[in-house]
Amino acid sequence: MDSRHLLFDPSAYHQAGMLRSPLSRGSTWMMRGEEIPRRLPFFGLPEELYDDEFDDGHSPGKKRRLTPEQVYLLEETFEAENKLKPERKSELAKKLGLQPRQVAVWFQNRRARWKTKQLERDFDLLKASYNTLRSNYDSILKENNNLKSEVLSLTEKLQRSNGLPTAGPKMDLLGVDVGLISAQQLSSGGGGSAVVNESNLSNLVNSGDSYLPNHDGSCRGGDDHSQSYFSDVFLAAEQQHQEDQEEALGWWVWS
DNA sequence: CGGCCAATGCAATTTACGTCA
DNA sequence: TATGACGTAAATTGCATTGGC
Repeated sequence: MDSRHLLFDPSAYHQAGMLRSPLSRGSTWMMRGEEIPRRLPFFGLPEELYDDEFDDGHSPGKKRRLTPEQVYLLEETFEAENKLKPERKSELAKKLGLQPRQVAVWFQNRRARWKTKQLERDFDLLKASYNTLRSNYDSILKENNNLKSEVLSLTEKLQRSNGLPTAGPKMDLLGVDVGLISAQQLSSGGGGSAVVNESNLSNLVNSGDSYLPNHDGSCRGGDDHSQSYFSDVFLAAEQQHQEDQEEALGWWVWS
């Protein structure tokens, strides 16, 4: 175990005659030769361990929720700075009548809560963006199909009027084999006809507090771990998109 | 430059409180 | 009123990272 994690300084335990049992692998403390559970209730400490500077107005013995006033000030501070410098932490703790460690824990948990909420918001935005893209894509697909039918119909008409057989490779009006139109030409959105609007997603990703990866692969909202949070989602969406395109192109080429 | 140590952060988990049926 | 289930805040644990020595 790591003593820094404890709300109470181990030296205080030591001074109070409490030593960590070397045999218990951290599961108990020794107090004046008597073994006691290590997991003490937060305030359930012997009176001599009670920090004189710490007085939240409650008697020791219970883990108390922070008062609305304490939470308000903590929230206000979190709004301004979501990580505290040691001096600021001490200052705030004093102001609130809390242990600096309690303030640190509160900020830790608050960051975790913020991250969870942020991930939920990001997910919703991503989902909405995906739905829009999907809808646009479906429209384009439909339009492509209509245009293709039109081209074939006109080509056949032209061939008939020229007395040419309609069987064989399917050529468009310019004599280009329709089946040879490359997947690349279609997927590149060439000809400037692409309707897909990527600005929403770009704005989302580049707008700041988000766990979505930026174009350079970084994330502004979180630490190094967070860049992978949505990579799977992007990957899955990309794969699905490719599959859809292959399916559509296959239909185009083979029909 | 690499090893050690302390400080700090985060994810995962546990504990305990408050609420509600 | 008691109580059990449940959600969540507070706290702990273990590991990773960073910076100073």
